[in-house]
Amino acid sequence: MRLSKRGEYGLRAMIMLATPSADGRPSVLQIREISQHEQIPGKFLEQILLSLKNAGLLHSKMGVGGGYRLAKPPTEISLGQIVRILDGPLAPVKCVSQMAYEPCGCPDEETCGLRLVMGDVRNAIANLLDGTSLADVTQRVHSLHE
Amino acid sequence: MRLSKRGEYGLRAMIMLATPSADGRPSVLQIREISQHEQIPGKFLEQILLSLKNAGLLHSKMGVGGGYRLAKPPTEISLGQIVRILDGPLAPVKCVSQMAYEPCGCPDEETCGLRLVMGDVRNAIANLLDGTSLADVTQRVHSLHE
DNA sequence: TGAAAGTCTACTTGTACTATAGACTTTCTT
DNA sequence: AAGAAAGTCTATAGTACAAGTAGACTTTCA
Repeated sequence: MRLSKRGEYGLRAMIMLATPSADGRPSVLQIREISQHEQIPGKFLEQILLSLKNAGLLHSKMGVGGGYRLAKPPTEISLGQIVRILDGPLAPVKCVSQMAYEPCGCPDEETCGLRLVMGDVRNAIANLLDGTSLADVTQRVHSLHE
Repeated sequence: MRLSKRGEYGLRAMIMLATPSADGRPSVLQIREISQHEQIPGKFLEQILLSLKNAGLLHSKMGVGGGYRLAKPPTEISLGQIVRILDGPLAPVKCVSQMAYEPCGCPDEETCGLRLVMGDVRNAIANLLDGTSLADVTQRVHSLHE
């Protein structure tokens, strides 16, 4: 039940980008800033941010003074979206996946014990991750800092 | 967030072993019976059952008329135990694992946003899997068959 | 005694994750 | 116009682990 490094790094980067800067304006950060702060190999992070950009979650600007910023308000980006882009389906087994269903070959899927339970697991994970936005995370972190 | 084939096959086999036979006595099954019924490569299943046996979840008998049976009543074996034996920790990241904690290197673990959320995910998975016994599964399947 | 079962260890193979490399494009500043 | 600062894109290397295979060994019973 592991989250890959891609997923982990991507989430860290997105959380960092969602964290309000001192002046309250949306953060614009460069790859290097994120990779240094979060201890992520730069070239690897580059790929990850590119995927998130191509998926529409980030905007970027090239050239001097460029960098990355969130494409939408942090309230509208869920952790579930991020993980799905970087790591694929949340479901533990494909036969309970919403986004990448595949039959598992058991005689009767409707009454397969494993499937019943894994469906519950999938839902628990999905509810949590889809129900938590970047704003929720930064809010929670902020309230711990008081 | 994937369950490995080892984990999947192991769960399937344990559920099959937990399913009450017609006479109501504990099932004794041979590797071949399980592997045929569940479409699992025999030699692979062999290893899996051996792990579960060495972990104390199964008893076996060698020789003619031998086979595997659960070492405890199905009410006392949780899916969480099985998955941990075959796939390791349930936690998505090591820094929230109860059984295999490892620091992730973030500046302050107590206020790390990723850690907060992944802790929730871990708990959701663990509550579900540790709270579901083999008996719960077979019971659920049985009630669907009416 | 031999067939039927589990035991144990090693090996192979494939694949996916992680990371690195390098050449390219865009943008700003001077 | 030039050059530095940033992101873009594709390929590839390395590694680890999952999945599966092989085979020789041991125990049990008829």
